[in-house]
Amino acid sequence: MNPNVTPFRQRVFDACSRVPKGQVTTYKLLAEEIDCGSSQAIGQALKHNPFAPQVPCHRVIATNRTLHGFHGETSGPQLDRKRQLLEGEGVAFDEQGRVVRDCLFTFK
DNA sequence: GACATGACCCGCG
DNA sequence: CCGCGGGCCATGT
Repeated sequence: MNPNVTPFRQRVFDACSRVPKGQVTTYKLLAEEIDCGSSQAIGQALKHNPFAPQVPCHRVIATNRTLHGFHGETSGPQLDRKRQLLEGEGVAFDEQGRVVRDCLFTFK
């Protein structure tokens, strides 16, 4: 099977692409934008991410502003790489490893 | 069509 | 502060 892209996923990737460089959004905000009551479904789509690295899925973080996962790994070298990527785009992190609010993009 | 999984979130004790 | 349970949605087997 090869249902890499479903209408739902397409919305997710589209919204993800809207996130400007240097800013990040959360699963929940993304969910609200595409009218989805579950942020978990968002993670599913991004995890598959057939459009990577075209789609900046690394700009999507958890609601508590923590990097929850990347490339299918909830922790490990991949997750560390995600942080480096964001830093390279101008996203700042605090002592607790969370993204600063100023970098948060709320789909305005 | 039912069952199981997941890069989630929130409220409670 | 930490752990547990429930809810929610899309996907794949």
